[in-house]
Amino acid sequence: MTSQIKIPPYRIHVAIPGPFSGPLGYCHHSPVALGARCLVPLGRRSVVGVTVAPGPDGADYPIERLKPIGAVLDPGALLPADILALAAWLGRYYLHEFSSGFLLALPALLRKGGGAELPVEEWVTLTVPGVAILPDQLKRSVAQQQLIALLQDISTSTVRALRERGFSRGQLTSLVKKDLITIQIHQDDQPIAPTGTLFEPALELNNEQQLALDAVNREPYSPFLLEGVTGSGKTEVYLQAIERCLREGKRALVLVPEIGLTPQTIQRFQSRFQDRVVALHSGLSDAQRLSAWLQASLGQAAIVIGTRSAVLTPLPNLGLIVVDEEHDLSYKQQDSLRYQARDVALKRAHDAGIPIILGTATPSLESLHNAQTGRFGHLLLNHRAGGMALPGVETIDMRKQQHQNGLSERLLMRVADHLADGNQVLLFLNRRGYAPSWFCADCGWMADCVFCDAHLTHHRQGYSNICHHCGHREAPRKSCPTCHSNQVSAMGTGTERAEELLGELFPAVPVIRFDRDAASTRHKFVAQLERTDLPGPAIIVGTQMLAKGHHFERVTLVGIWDIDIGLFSADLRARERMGQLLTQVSGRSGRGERRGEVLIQTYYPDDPIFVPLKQHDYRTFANDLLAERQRSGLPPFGYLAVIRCDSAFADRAEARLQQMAHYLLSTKRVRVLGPIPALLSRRAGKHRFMLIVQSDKRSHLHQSLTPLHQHYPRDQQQVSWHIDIDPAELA
DNA sequence: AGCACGCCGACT
DNA sequence: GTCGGCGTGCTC
Repeated sequence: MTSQIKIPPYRIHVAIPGPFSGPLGYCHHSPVALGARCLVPLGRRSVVGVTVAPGPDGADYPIERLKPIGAVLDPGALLPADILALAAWLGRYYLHEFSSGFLLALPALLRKGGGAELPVEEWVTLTVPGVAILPDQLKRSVAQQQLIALLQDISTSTVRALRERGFSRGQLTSLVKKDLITIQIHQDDQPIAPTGTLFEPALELNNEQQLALDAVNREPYSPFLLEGVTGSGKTEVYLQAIERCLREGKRALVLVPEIGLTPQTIQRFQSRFQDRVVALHSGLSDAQRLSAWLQASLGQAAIVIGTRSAVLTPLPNLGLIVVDEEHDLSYKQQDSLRYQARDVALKRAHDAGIPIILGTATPSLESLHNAQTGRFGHLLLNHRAGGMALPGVETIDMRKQQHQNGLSERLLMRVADHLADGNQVLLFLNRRGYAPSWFCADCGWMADCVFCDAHLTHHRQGYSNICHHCGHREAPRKSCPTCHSNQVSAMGTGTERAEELLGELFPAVPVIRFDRDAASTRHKFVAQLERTDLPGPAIIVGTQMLAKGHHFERVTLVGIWDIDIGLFSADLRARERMGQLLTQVSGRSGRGERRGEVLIQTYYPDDPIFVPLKQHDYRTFANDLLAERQRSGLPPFGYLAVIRCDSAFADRAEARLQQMAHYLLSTKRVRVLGPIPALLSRRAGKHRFMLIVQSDKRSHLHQSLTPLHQHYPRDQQQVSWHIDIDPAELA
């Protein structure tokens, strides 16, 4: 008689974090729901995975070799079927490890195995007057002002969370007495049906807006490009489309660029809808993010408004997706899983059979092409609210100008003029730091990064020279290491120097700087934004951070300090981006009574790029670029992938790509360019090369690339590499 | 990704 | 004689 070991009979596939191309099989003594997290043994450790499918069957994997699940963490499906399918698609499409889509779909605390229940909490919510009040109307109490401002930013919070931030129960009670907030004990995790009830009435739409709104129907999958000039009221169309969606009892997902999700944006939604709005952005703590995610997935939130990664938020009965500023590059993740959230949103809308609106003043070439070939509905908003005229756009020929640190006489005079009228001026300079180089005037030596093929940027703040590619910093040399001259100093102008210079030229006017240093956190960014709300003239100076979505109502002059780098960059999308940037930045001017003015400083005023832009004809500009793309088989007329490879040893990185190039060519389905050195050929001590892979058929690209991971392990002989599908840049 | 195994240089 | 360096390989 043989003793039998009881093997749990139920087989389940689990997505496991790690470099696996598919799920791993486990067994369990009872059936497990799909989309539940579980703790499973892997080697000698225990990891959190997500159940994704039944199986494997006995032929693939004998049951003796299946280990039993340690513990099932969720009683049911934490991730619903639509999200499971989308997550699996994500890993496959972007040729990444199988689990990455599932990990992306879960907030950090849940990835680590934390509880997925909303705690029993006292919830603090703003009342109708609380949403509307300006914090400084509460003159007597600074703490209460801060509390209201905070709640207007994050919508709802809990008494516990607010007390952790240093507010007292007494302060909360006073606000309850003033009818500005309510405190309710919620313990149920029941869904709340959307109603579409409004706090404030919707604005009246003009003809174009009404046409656009009426076009967005309830049909199965219908994508729209909503192309509207700045100030034409795209947001109002979103709001009313969402209102219709909520009235049908369905929920809405709104994606916005990383920098665009300011308190004002969230507030605009919250002050319109009585239904719960939750925000998902990088400024939240893990606990806040979990809470927002759970409210969304339990069906307690009617509207989720979030950045890139919010595209995978579970939402029961999703009825509409909006992608605002669809051209924005922050929708493309630039590391690990290199997904494009706008495209994932399209896939999600397609699978769910719901409408999706892509809104922008400057469509990506992909979206414009889709609209022009009829794959997307094309909705146009050509009129600015209040009939505001578009700004006058003019180039300044820098070859003929006197200038001080790159600021021409002409631009300086116009700045002085607009400031004298009490207006705000916006100056765009795409270089952060004090000066882009540290330079010897006698022999031409420049301070270079030891680890990268790049010059160091001089920063006055902290007085150091910093590499913007690897973060290396060193003390600026007082004398030249080559010729021992002491004529060594900062050369060129960055935002920090621009701020200093403008402060000297206009001592009475505040200079508000926006770049990664002055607005490094969401908090600092919002603080700078608030400074721009103060009355009186002001100079706003900054990098492309300024071009993203935020409207400065009182700006009448936009000056482009330096844009010539964008004219000659080797990158595929450099000109497209520059056209978008100029159009977006131009749209920031002239919203008051005064017609706006845009001045572009350039050494190349005859470049054809300026012609359509001066005439506010982004479409012609974009169509010119599309024609070029068609001639060269580039997206959207062909499909691209980039394989990037780096190593401390240049020859190894290049050789690895050479092997891959041979393999890819042997599939006879793709064209291959390279290996070629990356634009930044050495970064953080690693030599970098790339391979550009092109095909006229998307499926051919995937068929050729999919086997690469098996043939060429990822980190071997000090060479690492990755695939980037639909790359945002060829660098 | 972790974590072990394994095969070579400088320490008690 | 061992401690530990990180190259290589495996995890249902």
